[in-house]
Amino acid sequence: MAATILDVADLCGYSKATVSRAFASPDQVAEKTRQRVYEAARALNYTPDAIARAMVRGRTDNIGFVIYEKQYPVVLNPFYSPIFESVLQTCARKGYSLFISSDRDLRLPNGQTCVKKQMDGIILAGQSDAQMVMDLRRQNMPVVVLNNAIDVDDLTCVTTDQYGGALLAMRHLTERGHRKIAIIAGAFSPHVCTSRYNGYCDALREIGQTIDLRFVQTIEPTAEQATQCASMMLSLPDRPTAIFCTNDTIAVGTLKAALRAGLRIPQDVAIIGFDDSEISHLVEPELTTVRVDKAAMGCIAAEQLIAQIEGETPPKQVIQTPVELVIRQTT
Amino acid sequence: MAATILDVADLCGYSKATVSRAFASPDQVAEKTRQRVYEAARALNYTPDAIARAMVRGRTDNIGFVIYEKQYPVVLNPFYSPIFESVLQTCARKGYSLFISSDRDLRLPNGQTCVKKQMDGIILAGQSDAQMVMDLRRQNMPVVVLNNAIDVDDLTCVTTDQYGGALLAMRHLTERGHRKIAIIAGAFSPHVCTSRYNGYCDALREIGQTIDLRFVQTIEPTAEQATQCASMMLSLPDRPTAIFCTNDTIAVGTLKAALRAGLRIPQDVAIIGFDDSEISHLVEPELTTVRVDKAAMGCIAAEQLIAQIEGETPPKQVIQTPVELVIRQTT
DNA sequence: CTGTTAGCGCCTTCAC
DNA sequence: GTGAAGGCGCTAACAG
Repeated sequence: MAATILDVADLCGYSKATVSRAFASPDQVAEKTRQRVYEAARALNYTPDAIARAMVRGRTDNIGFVIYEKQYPVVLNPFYSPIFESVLQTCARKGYSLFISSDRDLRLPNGQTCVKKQMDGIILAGQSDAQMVMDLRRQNMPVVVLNNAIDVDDLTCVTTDQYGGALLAMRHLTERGHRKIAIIAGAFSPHVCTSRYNGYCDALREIGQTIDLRFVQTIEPTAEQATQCASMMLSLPDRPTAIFCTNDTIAVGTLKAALRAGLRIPQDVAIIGFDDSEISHLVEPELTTVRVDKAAMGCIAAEQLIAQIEGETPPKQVIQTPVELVIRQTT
Repeated sequence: MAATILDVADLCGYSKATVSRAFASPDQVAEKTRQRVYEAARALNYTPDAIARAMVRGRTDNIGFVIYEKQYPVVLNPFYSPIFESVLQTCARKGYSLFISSDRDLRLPNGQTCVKKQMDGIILAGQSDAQMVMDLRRQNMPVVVLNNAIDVDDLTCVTTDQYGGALLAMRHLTERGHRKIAIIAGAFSPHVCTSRYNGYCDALREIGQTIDLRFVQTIEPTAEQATQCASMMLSLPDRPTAIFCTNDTIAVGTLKAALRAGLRIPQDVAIIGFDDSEISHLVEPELTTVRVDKAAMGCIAAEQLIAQIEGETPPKQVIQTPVELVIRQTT
């Protein structure tokens, strides 16, 4: 049986209140007393019980990072993992710990959304529905939505300039004279997909180019799928001279296809990615891509959430981090 | 103020015990009753308080994944992230949630190791010291060590066949006739470093080759460092004909250096990696490497820990997952 | 199947 | 600077 605060109090001769203070607010306790308490605690292997503490304080100092279960696993996802890491850092800096769970953890047997877990607030990453957000809100659970934009009152959403990024990528291509530009789009959440696709279309429209549907493909965002898809496109008699890939994993798969087809890059085909994931500068030639400030996204989301937890009422807002073109060797 | 179990009990006319059961063990409650309880709960936006629940049950159903703070961030680490993912999956399957924290979360103001957080057990990943393990154990906190081997009684460590893998890689190279084989070793934890280096040395010894210290380099395991280091080696007049890299990130960096130097792979230099990370089949040519069963490592660690949490006493053991050579295009 | 009762271990007033 | 007492919200016996 683990020692409790009472055992320590008995051993050191002080009251449990003093023992409690010695750990929770050391400066409210006389130096000498504190030492005695610690000594007794050490002798008994006593450690404050975090649960009991959370119970009485009404706070856990934990934050939940929740992702849709069906979504490509976060930690393995080259886009989400840096965001997650940034959230982690920010939380640590502010004294919070991070919980990682899927939306499954948020369902009760009666189907209601609820927090079965011990957290003071939630970052809802990727796909997520308004219903869940509202359920959470109704239970006074602070929420911030990440990489998605949901239309709910007083909700803060943190995303990036999806549309602007796509436009940036496409204009870069059209400015270099490309006309036959294909898009290989990953089947992401609607928010991401449509914004990026709109950028593609609008850029084409700007140069008076109509959309050739043979050049528009949607795939599961894996390198393998991309390689396969790109191989087909590149073997068309009038193949595209440039391919806009809606993330870097797809771009890498496309790059493989081009390399295997013996094409020169960028002379024969230009390839542009999106996200500026780690992989983009690991491949050779290195990928031109649109940089998304993943660190900022994570940091902002965490800070916004913590502000809410600590009492602020958020306005309804969509925070978009800016994007930037990174020109490397594939365009 | 959030509704409590009592409010629900009052509203639906049952006792709080029944309300509690309706959520915690629905099958012990009559269908009709359950419905009424849920209805009242919904009306009040009631949700069981996870903290209070954990307090009285003496369990949180949470597991902590703890990493050394100075360690290269887990989620971004191509080796740890699949392990982490596997732990996550296994935990989810068994009804546990995962907490991610650094060793900093485990220190009290008095310097003692302790669990400030709400968890039933801990997976200590990567570098970790015996002292911390013992402190944790003394507090009845189940621990499993991952990717490390520590000499403590009744402690389960999960790692992989580091030495065997290195031997496998090296023999593959020597069997193909290589004699001048370099090693670019990442500065990992001693456990990993020494085992892999021993494999290198022993394989060289097998063919009667002495170790040429110009061909032995230790670096921070980034692609950039590796590229730089490999460039130097490859510009030696009597450059190595093969390079054993102690992980895939290093191998990728080395590959870049070789490609840029205009060398043909594997004819001019063979490159072999370690881990079989995602990246290994994303680069072109694809990397020959030693596959480490990261999924198994994560799964075993989680299962071992959960067994302990649920009452089993572990033997002192080091579980090594087997490795396997994956021959691709760089050898 | 449902109700009663007794804490879980701690923090936080409020006194002294 | 320290002590006494109350209660956080829930579950787990034990009855009925």
